[in-house]
Amino acid sequence: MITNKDLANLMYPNITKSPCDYEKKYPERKLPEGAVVSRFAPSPTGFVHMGSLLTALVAAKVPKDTRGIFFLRIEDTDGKRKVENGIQGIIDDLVNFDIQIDEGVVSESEEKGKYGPYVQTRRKEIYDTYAKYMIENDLAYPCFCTEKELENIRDRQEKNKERIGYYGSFAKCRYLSIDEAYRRIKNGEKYVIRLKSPGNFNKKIEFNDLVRGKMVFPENDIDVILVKSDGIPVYHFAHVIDDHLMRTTHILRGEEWLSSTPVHLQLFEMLKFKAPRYAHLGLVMKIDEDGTRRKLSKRKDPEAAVSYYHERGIPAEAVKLYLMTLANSNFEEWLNQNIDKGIDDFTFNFKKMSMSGSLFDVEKLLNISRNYISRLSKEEVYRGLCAWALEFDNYFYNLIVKYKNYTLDILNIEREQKKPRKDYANYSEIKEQIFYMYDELYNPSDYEWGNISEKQEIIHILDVYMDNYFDVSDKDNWFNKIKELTDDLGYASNMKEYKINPHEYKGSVADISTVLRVAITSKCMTPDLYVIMKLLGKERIQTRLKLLKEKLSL
RNA sequence: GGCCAGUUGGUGAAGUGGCUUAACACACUGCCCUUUCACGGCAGCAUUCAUGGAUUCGAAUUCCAUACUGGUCACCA
Repeated sequence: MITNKDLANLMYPNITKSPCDYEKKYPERKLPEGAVVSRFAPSPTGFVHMGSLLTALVAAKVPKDTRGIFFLRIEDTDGKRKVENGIQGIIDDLVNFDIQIDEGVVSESEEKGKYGPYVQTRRKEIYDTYAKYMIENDLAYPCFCTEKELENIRDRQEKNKERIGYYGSFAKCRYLSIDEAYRRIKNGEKYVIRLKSPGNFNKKIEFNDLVRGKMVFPENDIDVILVKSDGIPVYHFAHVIDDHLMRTTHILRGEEWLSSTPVHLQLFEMLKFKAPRYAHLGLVMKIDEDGTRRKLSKRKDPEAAVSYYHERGIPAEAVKLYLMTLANSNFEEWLNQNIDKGIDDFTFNFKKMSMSGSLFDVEKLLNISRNYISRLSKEEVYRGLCAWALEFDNYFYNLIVKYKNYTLDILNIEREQKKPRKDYANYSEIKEQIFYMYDELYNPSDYEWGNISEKQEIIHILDVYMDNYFDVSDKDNWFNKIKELTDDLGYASNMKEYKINPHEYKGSVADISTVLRVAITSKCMTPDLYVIMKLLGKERIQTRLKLLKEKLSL
């Protein structure tokens, strides 16, 4: 007489441990009351997706608020998905966004923490042990159905408009005798292990989702696959075992998992594990060309990869601020009232999470970034700029290192005031905005002339200016001189008067200033000209004016 | 198709029966400030909360139906 135990031994001859051993090895964590243990559990497909980053951010934030534990687990049970250096890519992204882990994977080969291994393919013996236990206790069974057979079942169900899946009378291997199963395995037939689901589709299962509230689903009655024919578990099985053994209290994941939660809850119960709390987060969406919403996709949307923002020099903190505004609807208002504080000072609340997926709005992100950078000190901007340039623009990096103090002064233009300028939304666009401050980068071919664009008039104005080069040691004094010059040239120095009677003048002091501005920087839109001239210095300005005059005279 | 969820301006959203003639923020538009730009200030931008019914003195808020959108139904996670 062959028993389930014999079958289990045949399937797992080398497994001698029992679930008890693991229960002992991974005891309940000793943490303060209310502490949350959560995790980020991506599969190593190359890079972290914006939606995953949002999940990771929240999963890291909640333990921080509750003095709990946040860990990183790699879910690499699908060999086909694996990508070279995938683990490192994830770690790099987390480091770039300054999301710190208490436990888990820290490099391709290293881990920290007592509840590991934290890479699923390193946990095979654990899964084997539990799979064996489930066979022994008649909670699971081997299934020999081929892909073809499964397809046929499916076709039949579709044709008859029946519910799709391996359940009830469709689950034919469920009713195989132990003897037959034993014999077929002994013969070397391929098989998967399926859950012997005790569920009844007509009964309901309830659970409380942290963001969605009370959820009611039909019980799961599908004999889902637990272990693939290569002996590796599928997500459902690995999730339940891992998060139980790692003593995770809160599962934060994307909405796409919501409908498989009944399977997971069923597994937790069958294995006599205490079920964790679930929070299913709304997906991050994007509008397609045809106007429909869809999940932001790694393959189609370059802006889905978090590395995109790193490369563009958008400060990690700004990206996180933006994601927090998506994650908690009251965050933005809170931040505006507590402008000197950061994410760490804010208490996250599941109830303030949006249930529906939010559209990813790059404009808004850029705006948040612009505001964020405007609040930084010149040193902080300089540091961020250096870090970015070192990685992505070496020439510029060398330049700003060579002229460190000068660059600091440039970055400080109209910064240390109540309402600082908001010129930069990211580090990668700083160079194109201040290039004219560096002779090494200044080689203009286009001058953006304004109202005054006649060569003769420009030359005339520059001549008069150069003859009377005005001292820039005092701003009011300097500008008054400019006004005098304006009057002498027949332009209006008083803007109000000019606006009332524009026809009485050749132009205004604005036009004169523009000529000067363009002559010095080649741009008609710059920050305060006085500060720029002061920083550039008399010599450099005179050289530039002379050069321009020669060019115009040709 | 089955199951589940969602639906408030161009966008993120506040809102849980009267305080809503629907907050706040982004975007947009106009004006003001101003030597340019940026900043800033002011004003405008949903007579209406997917649609239709019901409950109520009163509904964006409760109930029912319909529509639409999204998710899921793999030896993927």
